[in-house]
Amino acid sequence: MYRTSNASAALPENAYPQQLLTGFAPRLIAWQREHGRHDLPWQNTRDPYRIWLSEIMLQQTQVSTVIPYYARFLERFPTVEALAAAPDDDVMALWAGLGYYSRARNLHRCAQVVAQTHGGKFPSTVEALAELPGIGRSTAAAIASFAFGARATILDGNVKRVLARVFGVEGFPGEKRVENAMWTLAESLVPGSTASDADVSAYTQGLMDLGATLCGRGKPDCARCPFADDCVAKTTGRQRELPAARPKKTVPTRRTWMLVLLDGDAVMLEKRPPSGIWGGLWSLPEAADEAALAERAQALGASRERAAAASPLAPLAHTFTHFKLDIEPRVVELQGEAALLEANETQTAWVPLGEIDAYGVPAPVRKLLDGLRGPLI
DNA sequence: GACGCGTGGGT
DNA sequence: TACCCAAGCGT
Repeated sequence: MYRTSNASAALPENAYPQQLLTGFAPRLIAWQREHGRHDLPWQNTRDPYRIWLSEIMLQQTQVSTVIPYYARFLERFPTVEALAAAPDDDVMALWAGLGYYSRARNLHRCAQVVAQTHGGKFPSTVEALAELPGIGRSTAAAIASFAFGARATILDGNVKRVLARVFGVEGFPGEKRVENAMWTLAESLVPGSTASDADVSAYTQGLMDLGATLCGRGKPDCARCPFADDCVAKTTGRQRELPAARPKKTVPTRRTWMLVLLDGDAVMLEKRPPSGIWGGLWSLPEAADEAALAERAQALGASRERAAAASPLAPLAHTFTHFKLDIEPRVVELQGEAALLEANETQTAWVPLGEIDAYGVPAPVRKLLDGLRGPLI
């Protein structure tokens, strides 16, 4: 369904040397077998569940970051059925800190769909996989090729960088026109019907490995690259210009006041709405300024005096992809009068500081609360 | 088609 | 420091 035979006018397939096109897969496979990565935790298995779990976690996330999360998830949820049966909050708590939380919600929904409507078995085609929540075109191809030997191409950041350099693809890969051309090119490079399932896996892994190890953004190690002799970037000295950089955009700064409402060793958390920043996570009550924060503290049980005397903690700066957030934490301590007077739809919970791990809490909030455990209490 | 969506590592 | 952006997807 994704294969389009009409070559982009900007990037006709015959613009590339036929020898490079046909030789690409076998050379990459040979290189991967000799020099690629073979011992990552999600390799050496054809279990679609494990492969799927790793691929979702690896979306926009580096390998070293994923490894401990992957281990914890597998231990807690060894099967897709176990994951499907888990409460939302348990899934979010295990995902907390990994970012892009819609991935966790889609992961959970996907597990439920697979468990309930596919009999616990992941579908084996790219098309069927891509209909599941959180699985797009590239992730579907990764799962299908690793688990089922499907001849389908991924197109992630690694592949875009490799293709841009080796084939000299111009333009920013985030631009739709350029990305479409890269899909077409990538599809044309997939090994043919003579390739075994193991070849297909090595090919897909090789695309990732080449981009992640030799052909990184900073200083590509062209001396070890199997495509150095043919690489447009290498032969023209344009490694630094390809792929074209993302157009710069200035990120706005937002400021928020967070209420650290304590009663004994417990802090009050509230559950954020399912969409938007930190969707579905548990976080501190927020307000737009100092006065609004005091009002919230009162609404949640603090006296006027205590609310007005909220004590500041060190401001916390947090950087998102698309904006910066300056957090102004304010502490209000109750004395056994913990109450929830604020009448609204928000779920709230009093959580002992030592049990924060059981809740899905955003990374900067977690950092803030961890800092409270020693000194103040 | 452009934008919203986290966090940490690299330079 | 202040960028850049990583095994992308959903809307």
